[in-house]
Amino acid sequence: MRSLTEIEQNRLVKLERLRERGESPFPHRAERSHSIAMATKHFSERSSDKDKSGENSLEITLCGRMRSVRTMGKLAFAHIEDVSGRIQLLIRADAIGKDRLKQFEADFDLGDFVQVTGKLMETRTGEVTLDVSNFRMLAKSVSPLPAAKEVDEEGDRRVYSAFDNVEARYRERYADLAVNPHVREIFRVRSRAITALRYFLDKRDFLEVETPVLQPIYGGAAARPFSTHHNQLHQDLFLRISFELYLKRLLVGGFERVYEIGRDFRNEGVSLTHNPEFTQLEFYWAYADYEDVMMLTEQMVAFVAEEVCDGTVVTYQGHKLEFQPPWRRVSLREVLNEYSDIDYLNCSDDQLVSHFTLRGLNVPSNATRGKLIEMLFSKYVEPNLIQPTFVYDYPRDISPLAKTKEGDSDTVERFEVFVGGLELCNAFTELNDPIDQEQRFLDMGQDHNKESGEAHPVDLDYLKAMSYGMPPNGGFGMGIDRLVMLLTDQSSIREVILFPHLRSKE
RNA sequence: GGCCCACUAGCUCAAUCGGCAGAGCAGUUGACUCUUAAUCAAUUGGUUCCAGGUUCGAGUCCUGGGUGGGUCACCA
Repeated sequence: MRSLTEIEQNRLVKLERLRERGESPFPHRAERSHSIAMATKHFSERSSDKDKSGENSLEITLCGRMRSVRTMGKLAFAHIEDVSGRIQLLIRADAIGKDRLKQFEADFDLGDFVQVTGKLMETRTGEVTLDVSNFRMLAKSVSPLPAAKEVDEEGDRRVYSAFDNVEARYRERYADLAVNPHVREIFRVRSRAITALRYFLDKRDFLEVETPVLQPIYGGAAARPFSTHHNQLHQDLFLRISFELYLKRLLVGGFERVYEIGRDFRNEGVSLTHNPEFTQLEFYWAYADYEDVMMLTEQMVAFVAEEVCDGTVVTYQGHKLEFQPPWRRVSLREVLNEYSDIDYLNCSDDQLVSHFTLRGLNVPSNATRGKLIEMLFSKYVEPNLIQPTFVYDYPRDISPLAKTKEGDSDTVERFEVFVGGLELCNAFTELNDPIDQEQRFLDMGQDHNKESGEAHPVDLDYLKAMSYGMPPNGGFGMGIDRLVMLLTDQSSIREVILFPHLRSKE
């Protein structure tokens, strides 16, 4: 147990004083007649002069957290805050008695949750204020919240001593949320965005499903997994790296449109755009191909932007992003040529490698042709794709679950969406030929074998499912965290995850 | 994993060439019946991230470590 600070010791003394007076510092129940926003709304809608003095008002009861206190001898002002807003309290000795005011001043602190009863009125400066006739503690704050003072000065909001140490904010996200309203707003936007996605897909007859997080074989993406173990079953398990293989099994089972929103886990590097666990949306759509999916994608993201940002134009890191469809569509070959002057279709493997050496880039020993193309793309193109852009038609060897283009066995029907320099979506016309799929798995296993001596697991059960017959379909994946980054103008994924992964201290 | 930067009171930050570790806010005590960064007076509060080293003397310099931020690399 850490030692208490002086402030904490003081507050424990106050807590005991409350108890001695028979007031619980942590009562079981609270009462409240209105949220703060509802109370002030009603008041300002129908306040006559008599209302403004408080004479006409009915008593109401509000709950909230104390955010400021100003004591002035025989009266005190304070602000309390609930989820809906803030309101000022006026506590007068001639309303509640001198001793009671003294008790308030002595034992109630910033950060305490309180319940207050009184009538609404306006102060001389015109601020809607609760003229308090009764108050009680709802929950004593023993440790002081990080001090942060805010003030409106002629429309400018200024914050003093803001709690903005990034590490401390992440480690104590509860305190961050408690004192930083703009942080709370990010997570409201996140929630509304997910609600909007569900609404959009549900309206189009997509069925939301849940598939296993613990999987005996991982697959559906190029990533290293976290592994764990089931004790009773003596079975090694992996945390999923994607939902793909399970969702497509459901198409075999007769569902035509399914989606899942949930957590993926990837045991890889952490960065501004990567967290070890992240939220993914995937959907699979029978009888559709990747062009249908492109159309749905731009409609869906535009819909979400309108729902949560009141329009399809979103400011991100100084750029005005326009989500209104149609978005730019460009093939991988074209866009790579545009930004790097490399046309890989007219390059032999050796020529491709020479582009790396010419530019002073390392060529990984195990890289396939497709991998090299992808690396060039990430380096020269990706950071430049600011407006929503579909990049389509990818090399076959880096897309083992996608169907090849008719008449072009080196290329698959796949697209990715890039916005603000971020990779946002990945989708393809899904491979549904079990014989082709088995060969792709085997090819991958061999490549992997060469390099690390570990075989990539082949999901035989998935192949079996596909062998029963899988309808042609378009599949789609989108990183929800990155979408929220775009919608809230955050450059770090950790700002849009409530409790981002941090190394433990000590 | 490499490199760069940061870490000082509850919070935000100062501390000159290596010379008594400070301010604002918060806290505590007092004054004050319309304040809102209330004001006024007084006042408390420190393992300067950790462990070593150099020095008469280290927040400051050196070595190692920790955590975070940034960046590059890695990521079938």
